[in-house]
Amino acid sequence: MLPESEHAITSTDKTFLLLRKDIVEGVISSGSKLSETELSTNYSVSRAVIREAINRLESCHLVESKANVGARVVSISTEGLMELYQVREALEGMAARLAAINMTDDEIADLNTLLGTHFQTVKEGQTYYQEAGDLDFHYRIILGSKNSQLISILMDSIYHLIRMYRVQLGMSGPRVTTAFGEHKQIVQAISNRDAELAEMLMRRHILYSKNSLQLKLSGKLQAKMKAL
Amino acid sequence: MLPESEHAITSTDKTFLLLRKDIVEGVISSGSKLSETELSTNYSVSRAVIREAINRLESCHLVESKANVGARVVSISTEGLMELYQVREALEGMAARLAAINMTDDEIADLNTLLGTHFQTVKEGQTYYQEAGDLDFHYRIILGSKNSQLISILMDSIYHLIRMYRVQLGMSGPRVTTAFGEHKQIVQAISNRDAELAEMLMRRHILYSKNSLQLKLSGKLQAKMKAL
DNA sequence: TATCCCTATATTGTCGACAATTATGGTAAA
DNA sequence: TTTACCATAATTGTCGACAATATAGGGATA
Repeated sequence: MLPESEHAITSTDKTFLLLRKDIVEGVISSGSKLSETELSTNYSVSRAVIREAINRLESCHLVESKANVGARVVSISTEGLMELYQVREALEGMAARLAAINMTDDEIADLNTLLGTHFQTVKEGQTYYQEAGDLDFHYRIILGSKNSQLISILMDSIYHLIRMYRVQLGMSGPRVTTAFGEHKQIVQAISNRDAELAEMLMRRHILYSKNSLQLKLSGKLQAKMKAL
Repeated sequence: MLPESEHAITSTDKTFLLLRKDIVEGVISSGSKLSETELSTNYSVSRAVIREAINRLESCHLVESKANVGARVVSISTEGLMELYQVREALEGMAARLAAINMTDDEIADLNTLLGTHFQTVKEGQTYYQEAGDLDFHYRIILGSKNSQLISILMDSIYHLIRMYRVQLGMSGPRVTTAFGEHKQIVQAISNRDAELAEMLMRRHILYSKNSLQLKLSGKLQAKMKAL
């Protein structure tokens, strides 16, 4: 027998991943209708496969569908993004708390190493940190919570949603300058096994991101008004 | 046109609700396999309908399915229930915070009224408060948050899961005696528009429930050990 | 007896067709 | 011109059949 047989990947899985990618990256724009027949020809699979993929997208909150009418990609709004950040604040705050309790010493050491490499890239003025680095940091803490419910809600649903919002609203990654210091504080708290502080700092970190985002968005709005 | 055409209810919807009911109430026991052909004969619908219903159940975290193998009702464990309560603490804490900000004065008045009727039933020594009353209280605050993401995670997924756990583990409703006082404090905080306190009290309330539950479960475990 | 392999069976994945419902467009009446 | 209605077209919901995969059981070999 194979060492650890991973579960097989079906045609539906591939279609789901493709569709999600296209939605998150804006190839299929927000608010647009998802025609089953059209998609089945475009992606070269039967309607049954498309239907199942759409169902999964719906459970990720990426699309909304009405009976006998069809599915649409969720339409975005500033309020929607703010709602997401509130949920994220609550869940990732709890994740940081649990991570401070449940991460192994080795995992914490790795987290510190990661922070070190980020420090290097920041010092060298590279922009890499902006996207992937921030994600990596948050992922590790979420996984470090060891709470499977928490992990699945954040990783399967919320993160993809936020990424879609970011792309569609034309926002780049999170704030670059100040974020590193906040990350450092959080890792410090986790290293000290200070669960309460870790939660508090993580919540503040996400709240800052939310406020910064809101500021950018209102700026964009004003720019649009001016253009008229 | 009709005044407010609600979305139509399809055969899949009905089957999904039936299946969920049977799983949550233990008619289909936890850990058991969900055979598509068997269910399609039992519920008198095609396999396609069953498949879609199972997919929805999976997105509620009520069943787990592997490709080419099939779906099983999630198997329960004390750890799983504790994980759920941690997520609930984070999300309902945030819900209480947001409710203190976003509920209308009328909604808060209604909440106080509800608390009053609960006080009556408690004073009269009725057990009604145990189940439905507690749920009603929590639902109103969750809805009061006005955060659609938060609402959908809690109402569509977590609450059904917790109910399943309760039934399968043979637990009755939440603690009866002390809970009323905690509810009263929370409503007070919301009435005062004190968001931070509302969150803190709600989190403590859920933490107490969790601890009480854990105690009961370890007691049950000991009783089982004794029986051997 | 225990282990491995192969075959037969059962279950899930995918497909195309038909039924039910909704959206569309044109016609007639006000 | 606007509105209401009806017939047609298009889309989604449901079904049964076939293909692909996993499971179970028996027989051969060590």
